[in-house]
Amino acid sequence: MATSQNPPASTAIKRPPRLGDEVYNTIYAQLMSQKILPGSRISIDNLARELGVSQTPIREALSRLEAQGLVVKTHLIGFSAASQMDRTRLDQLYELRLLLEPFAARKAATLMSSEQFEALKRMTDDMRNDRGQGRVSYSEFARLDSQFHDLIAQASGNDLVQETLANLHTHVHLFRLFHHQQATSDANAEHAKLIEAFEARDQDRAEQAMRTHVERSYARFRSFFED
Amino acid sequence: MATSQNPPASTAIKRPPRLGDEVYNTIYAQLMSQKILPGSRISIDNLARELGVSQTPIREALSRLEAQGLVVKTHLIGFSAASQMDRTRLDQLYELRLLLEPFAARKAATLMSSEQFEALKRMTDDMRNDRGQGRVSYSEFARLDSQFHDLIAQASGNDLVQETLANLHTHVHLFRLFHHQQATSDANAEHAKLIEAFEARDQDRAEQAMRTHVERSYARFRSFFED
DNA sequence: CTTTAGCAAATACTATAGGATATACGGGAG
DNA sequence: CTCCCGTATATCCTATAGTATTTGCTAAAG
Repeated sequence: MATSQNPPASTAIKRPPRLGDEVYNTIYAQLMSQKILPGSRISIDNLARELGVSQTPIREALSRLEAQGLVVKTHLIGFSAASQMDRTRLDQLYELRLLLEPFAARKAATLMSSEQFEALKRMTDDMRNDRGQGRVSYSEFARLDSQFHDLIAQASGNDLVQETLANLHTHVHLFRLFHHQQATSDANAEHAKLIEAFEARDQDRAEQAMRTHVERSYARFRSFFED
Repeated sequence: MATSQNPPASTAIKRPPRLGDEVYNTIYAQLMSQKILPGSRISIDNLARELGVSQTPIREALSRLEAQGLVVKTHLIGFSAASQMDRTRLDQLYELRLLLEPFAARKAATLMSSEQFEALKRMTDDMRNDRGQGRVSYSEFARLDSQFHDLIAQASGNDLVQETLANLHTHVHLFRLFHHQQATSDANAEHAKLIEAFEARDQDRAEQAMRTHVERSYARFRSFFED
């Protein structure tokens, strides 16, 4: 099945791109890099003019972002970027994450392929190396951390759990970005514990390592609410 | 809070209704009652003509349904109702449900208000009474069962968990409908156990009762895949 | 002089209609 | 029987009309 859907690149015709996708990626990137601030209005008209497309693909992209909880819509008012999580929301998010992610790690410990494990290991190495470069590499750290967690969720074999965790992770990312939290060496040490457990294919240790990792992450974030 | 947002009807101004919502409810109802069969195409043009509105509100409604996983979209092809869950998907759904719903029941056992408990009790009574009327009352049973589970999730105090469970429940409903499974007296007995646990505010018993309920539900569904 | 109420213009969303293009289906030639 | 081609249908996107909200200005009252 390798070449069946890959005719020689020379003959490959360009299919009409989905404008909705392009718009989605553009807005998503702007949200994730705080070019659009939490709570600020997002005008359909302005976006249509800026991006040089009509309103329909804009609406489609914003609908998808709304389903992810990244933007909210108010009737006859319009879209705006989701406001920053409050304390209650953060608690709920981590409560859910603590239910899902240690479980995913436990399953991944037995189901993970060696290719997946190698990829995971490379990511942790890259994250450690990048950290030395200081704050400019945070976006790269965030990207790798996101991939790291997503790969574990994927290795759990449960698509629904993977999707749910991916969604939670985008909100964690936004929260971290908003509060200017740096990548910590703590996180890297916790990732290392996870790698060890996966290498040993030890379910209990993997679950426990993930639980510890998530709990510590929670503790690091909670401090932002204590004044 | 009763009258605060209900000024005298005479002065009440009519706000323009959201056509997208009306369309959403219409399509949702048709999906949930199998007027639209799983996998069948859903034409935007046809819907627009049938409902007497233009394409924009149709697309908005379908986008929301797509986010729920009830319809799928293929570029340049269009929308179609999601195909029926296969065995793998059912396994994944129940794996997730078993992570969330017993936990929700445990939390609800301590957090539930007496009003919520009374409402819950009324639902179980109604479900038992309705059952005697035979198959015509299935839709009513489904509605009450959905409310029953949603109320417990709500009482857990975690909105994210509640939303996730609500979404899972719609798919369970579709699966049950497709396989013509009747409301079982087993389910009513399992609900009764839950009620007992909530009345005693016993976390362990509530969690265990819910786990048993979900596991038995899983077993009832799994039988459809054994030929 | 400051503040508030009311009106008017601009802004932006909702919904409609129409044009360009890709897919699907059916008939005919090889 | 297979393959190619033309027609029909539906989607994707654009452009535009219709309305609700918002903003800013003016005027009047405290």
